[in-house]
Amino acid sequence: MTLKQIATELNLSFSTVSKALRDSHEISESTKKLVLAKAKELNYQVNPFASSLRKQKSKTIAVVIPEVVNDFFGPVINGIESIAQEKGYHVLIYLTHEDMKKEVAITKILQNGRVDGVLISISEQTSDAMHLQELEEKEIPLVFFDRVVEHMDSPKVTTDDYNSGANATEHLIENGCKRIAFLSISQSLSISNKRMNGYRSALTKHNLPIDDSLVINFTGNDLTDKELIRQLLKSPARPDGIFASVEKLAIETYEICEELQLKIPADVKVICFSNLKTAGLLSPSMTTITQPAYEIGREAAAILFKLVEKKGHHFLLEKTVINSKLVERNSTRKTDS
Amino acid sequence: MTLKQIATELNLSFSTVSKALRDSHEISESTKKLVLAKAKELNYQVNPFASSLRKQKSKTIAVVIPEVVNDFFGPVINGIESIAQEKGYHVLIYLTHEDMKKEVAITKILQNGRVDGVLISISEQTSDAMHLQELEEKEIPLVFFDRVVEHMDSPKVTTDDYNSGANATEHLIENGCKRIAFLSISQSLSISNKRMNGYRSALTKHNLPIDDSLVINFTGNDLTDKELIRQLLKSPARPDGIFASVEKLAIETYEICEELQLKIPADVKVICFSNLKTAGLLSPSMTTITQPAYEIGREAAAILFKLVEKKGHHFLLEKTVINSKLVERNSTRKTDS
DNA sequence: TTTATCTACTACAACGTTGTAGGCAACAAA
DNA sequence: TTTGTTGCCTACAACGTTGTAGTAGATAAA
Repeated sequence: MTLKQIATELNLSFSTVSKALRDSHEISESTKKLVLAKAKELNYQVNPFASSLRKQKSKTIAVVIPEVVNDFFGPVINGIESIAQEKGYHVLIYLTHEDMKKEVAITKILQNGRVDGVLISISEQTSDAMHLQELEEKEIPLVFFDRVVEHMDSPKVTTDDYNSGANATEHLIENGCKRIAFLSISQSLSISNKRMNGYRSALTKHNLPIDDSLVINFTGNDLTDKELIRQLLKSPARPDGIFASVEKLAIETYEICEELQLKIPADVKVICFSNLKTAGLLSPSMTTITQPAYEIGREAAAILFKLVEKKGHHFLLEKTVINSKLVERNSTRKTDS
Repeated sequence: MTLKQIATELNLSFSTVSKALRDSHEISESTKKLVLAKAKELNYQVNPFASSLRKQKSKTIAVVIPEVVNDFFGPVINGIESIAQEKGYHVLIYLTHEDMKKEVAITKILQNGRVDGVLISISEQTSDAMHLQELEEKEIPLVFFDRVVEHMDSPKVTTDDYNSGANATEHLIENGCKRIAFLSISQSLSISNKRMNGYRSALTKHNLPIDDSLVINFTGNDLTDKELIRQLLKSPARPDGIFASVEKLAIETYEICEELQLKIPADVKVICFSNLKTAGLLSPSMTTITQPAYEIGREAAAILFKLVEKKGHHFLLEKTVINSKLVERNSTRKTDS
């Protein structure tokens, strides 16, 4: 239609116009100029569907994440979008709400060529990866970030979960903690497990016993989760240090501490993985392991575009690790006791 | 291709298959069952581009926002996505980074039929709305949320900015403030202006003078902005109350107060529009006007889908207002002085 | 019997691009 | 003069759907 419009107005074939618009060497400079001028005049825009249908490319990627409501996924999207905008790609966003069924449904939808590639951070619940393997089989490039599926070949961009977990734990130990609890979001999530392994290794390194009752596995249900924290902090063998694998659990810990009149850091010290911008303004300010969220987003997107643009070059099963920073604040301050 | 595959395997014409898949009454139940079974067997998915090209519908909407990195736009996306998922729509996301040039470029891209509708919250910088009017001219439904363009006819979903502004100001006055500063993000943004008008009306209602030196217009540049706050709080005629039109400015105020050793709420009281989940855990906990972000997202999306699905029914220029809540916390607590 | 009305299908032309194959000059090399 | 070789353009068939128009065959009404 529109291509044809330009063509008829200029008395050219629409092949010529199409080529002129894409700056083909088959077209003389003079006609190119003519066409370009006309195109601008008529405010011509290529029809993305016709183009995608013909070229079998969508110039679109999907980002599949559990939620947007925290300070991690926001900057990640930011990073992804910044690269996508540079490359002229479009970004579709899908939320799983930590629900594996939704994740499966979403990946099913993505199998039909709507997108050229997928960036994903899996849900807490995701236990098997059939749906993701199906994507791979359909040759749709897949890049994991943060919450990865360990046994899949696709590239992964994460932070140094194990080391960060160990560092966080050591930080608590150095500041006087003897009984450190680990709050895990999910037993199936590799980030949670890696962080926990770091935690365990730090304990053994410092000759502290590994007490499984101090590893709490959460359900995802806010009420139950809060109750779990409450019980932990009310128990006679209350921990003196809490390492939350995830921001939400630390916030809830703060709230329960207030409720139970426990003082942070005197009664319990708290550290967690978090990108909270206001961590320094909390009462008390919270020691965090801050992930380079924006960079993770950019890096993951960059790798995805590499895959998308050079097919055949599949097997670069990269594992990119971007280090997190431990930001020491008052919630883990050494106290005399 | 794929439609044809099913057709040849079943010895049917591909029209028949197409119709069977879309449950047309022209097709007998028996063949429908046959086709559906085959489709499931072959894991058939309609090609979205072919379909969109043919139907001139994309089943996709765009969300254009300044940033994702705060606790307002996150939940908004959540709300939008929830409705989109229910309706089987896809959500493209574009960030303007508060840059009008980017906003213009993005809306240009959206003119080519890639999306059936657009949800937008304009950037701080956006001074004129030519680019948005162009969208309307191309008959692409547009719904504003939060940061709207007042003089355009498109539906708008906002909170009660004027009243909330007045309430916030009165709250400060009632708690003892006499010199209240208003921190405005942008002079061109209607939300900022409406909130300011609320602020002014509350001042006059309580017989307080309107002092233009207490209305600070920010630039968007973090360093300059902080300096503006610093100067305000260092000035001999320091305000005793601060009403920030936006979360970021309140956080910066907190930081500067710490730097200048000013006590909140004793020296200055602070209130702001914010959806910060940790507002209650800040030191001191921050009084906020909390916007129903999720609901704004859902409502805006719902209106957009109404427009998208019944063309011709354009002129319903709705203005939907969803009330915010003033959550009283310690940053505005009455102090004796 | 003819004509009308169903039911269940098929044929086919769009939708707007893009890439390949082809054509026809003009000029150069043989 | 023939044969290549460019340079610049056109024709046309895809890409995978979908809706309209059309066609049989069967049943019902005249």
